[in-house]
Amino acid sequence: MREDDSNWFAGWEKELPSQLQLPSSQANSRVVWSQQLHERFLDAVEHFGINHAVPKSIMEFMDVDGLTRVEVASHLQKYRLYLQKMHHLMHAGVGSIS
DNA sequence: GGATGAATAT
DNA sequence: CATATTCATC
Repeated sequence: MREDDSNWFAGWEKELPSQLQLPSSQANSRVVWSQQLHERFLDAVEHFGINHAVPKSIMEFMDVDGLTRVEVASHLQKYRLYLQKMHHLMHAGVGSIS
């Protein structure tokens, strides 16, 4: 069966590492929200509930060394805008494709 | 007096 | 466009 599928989600078949660490080379640079960082973030938000997820709790649940509350808050704002946009599209009617 | 979040800046 | 910073409010 599918032996050549070894590249399928490489690394995701294992557990996530207990603690991610931002490379020191970007410690003074903008945080690059990689897929794993995003997944940790989404897991935390959905764990607490969209209405109870606050940056400090998310930051502690993610347990990512080097990530600050303000950086999480910045992305949380963007995530909320993403949800709002999607919610708005539902009510607006998804008619205008193109 | 810090945490949160919308607005705003870079 | 993605992230950081500002700022008013809780």
